[in-house]
Amino acid sequence: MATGRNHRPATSRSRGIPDATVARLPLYLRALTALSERSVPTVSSEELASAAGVNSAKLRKDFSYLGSYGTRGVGYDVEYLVYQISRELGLTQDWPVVIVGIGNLGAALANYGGFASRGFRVAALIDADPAMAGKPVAGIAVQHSDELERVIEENGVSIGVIATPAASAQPVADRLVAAGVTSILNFAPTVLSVPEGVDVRKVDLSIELQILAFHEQRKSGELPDDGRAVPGTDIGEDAGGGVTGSPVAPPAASVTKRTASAAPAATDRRGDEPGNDGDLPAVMPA
Amino acid sequence: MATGRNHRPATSRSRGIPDATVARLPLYLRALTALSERSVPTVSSEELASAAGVNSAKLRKDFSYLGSYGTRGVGYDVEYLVYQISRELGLTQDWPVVIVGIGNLGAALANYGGFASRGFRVAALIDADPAMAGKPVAGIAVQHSDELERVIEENGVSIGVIATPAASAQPVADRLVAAGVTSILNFAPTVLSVPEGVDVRKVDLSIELQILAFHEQRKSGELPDDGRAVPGTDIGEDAGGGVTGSPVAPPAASVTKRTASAAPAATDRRGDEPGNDGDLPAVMPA
DNA sequence: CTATCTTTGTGCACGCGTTCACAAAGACAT
DNA sequence: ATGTCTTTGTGAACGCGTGCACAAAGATAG
Repeated sequence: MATGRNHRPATSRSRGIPDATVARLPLYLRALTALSERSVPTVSSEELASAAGVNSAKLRKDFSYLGSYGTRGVGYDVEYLVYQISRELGLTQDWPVVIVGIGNLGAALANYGGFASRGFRVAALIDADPAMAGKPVAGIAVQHSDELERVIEENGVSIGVIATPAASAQPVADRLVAAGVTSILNFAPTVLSVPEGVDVRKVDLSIELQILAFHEQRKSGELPDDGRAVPGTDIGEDAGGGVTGSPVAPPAASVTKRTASAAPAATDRRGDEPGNDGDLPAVMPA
Repeated sequence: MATGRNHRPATSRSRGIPDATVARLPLYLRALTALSERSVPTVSSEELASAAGVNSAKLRKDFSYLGSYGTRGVGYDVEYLVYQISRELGLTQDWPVVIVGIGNLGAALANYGGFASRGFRVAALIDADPAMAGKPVAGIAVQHSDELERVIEENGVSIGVIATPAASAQPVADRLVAAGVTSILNFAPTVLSVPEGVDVRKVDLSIELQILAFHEQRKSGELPDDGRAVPGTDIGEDAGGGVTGSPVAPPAASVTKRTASAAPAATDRRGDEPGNDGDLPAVMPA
């Protein structure tokens, strides 16, 4: 998963569709599209729910926000539902998208086929590196950052994708917004601050992995002891660690007055320059 | 956001840390790491919260689940908190990870630096294409799928990343699980079914973009009319559609008996082979 | 030692989301 | 036309997450 929403004061749902439901509509749409391709005429809420990996009651309630599109005793008409959900999501219109930061990730995104098939169209690829300019990626010539504003205006772009290093993300976001973009998908590991009315969604692999690690640790049963409860046996693992040697050593629990010089964290980082840690998007451009 | 959680019966939090809190810990950790590198000794909940992009009350409540690590009137000791959160997330130990599917995305992931600096280590890159075998990606030689089980066993891998096309995702997941993997990060646009006790997290760019499109549509105020209210003027847009011509035509609302031959969806898909629509991960491998 | 000031930790209330369970609606058979 | 059977749509209860607001805790000055 990408990671949660961002900003936007909870009272966001314009007409009444809950955010949680909106987030599931693409899931339903995907499942329905698959059924459509297999020429299945109708599905029950039960079948569709299991295909989408959700609870059938939840699915029915979700659909109830869109209207009564089902037929009792039969189920839902696949084609009709595909259309209704597409329309509700705004996928029946063309969405020109600009991708900023054509590194490894940006290139991967540009190549993504699911883009076009869902109403999205890559209007331009932008990179700050002059050496990239003109290079074709996914059949589209990369343009220099200078062209950003012009491209946005000419194509009426309202959705931008940021795949730059963290340091560039905020400036890029500012320029996108200034040029008229009102929705941003951010792959850089930074908190973007944007004016009211601009939507930001964040995707961060690093966070997803850390969440997995948390649950993994719990499963192995061996959650490290409380850190303060057993002051004598704490460091055991960390001290000897070679490759396993972990980034952080346990500082003293007592707080008052401890200057940075005493900070053990400075000794970690196996070879990365400090400051470069989260500097690149989860999926890093070259 | 990558997309929500998956499976796992809500009563998951082992000792008492809410899932929502766990999902935010990496955010705090990133902000704290940045402070640590700037040698800032302490932060208030207010400062840290704004750096992480959350509410300060929420942050304090989150930390309260970990214990009382703050000092009233002063704030939190940065180094100590970095350690505590790292430990809680399980980042003080080494997590060997295997990446399956070395396309565009898989390669981008392998290159990601934030991996290693957080306790994750790429143990192996696996691809089904024999031509890939031996090729170095990010300094690691790609291995053929046949090696999957051996690699997992030898390295004690418990976390797997799937970056294959959708069709391969489930078989790969099955093999991962059978070999001992208990946490999976899935980039393929499919619902994976896994046995109890295996965690799956999903990242799907396509879904994120669709959610953005929804809000974007709402902002433009022009939400298309109700779709059933105007039965006469329905097809208008779709029939003539060129590039903008949308994937779905509005089928009749009446349900009963409509065979697949009448299904308009077969006429869409601008050039994609049917079935290839969501076939690749959000960020597609070559 | 006392007073003041800052900041944490948390009790409480509210709202959103999920789930259950069932009545209503329609299909289908007789 | 009537009855049965399937499946939807939703009212209601519950639980989690969020945010407010404040008391308790400690630092700091006098």
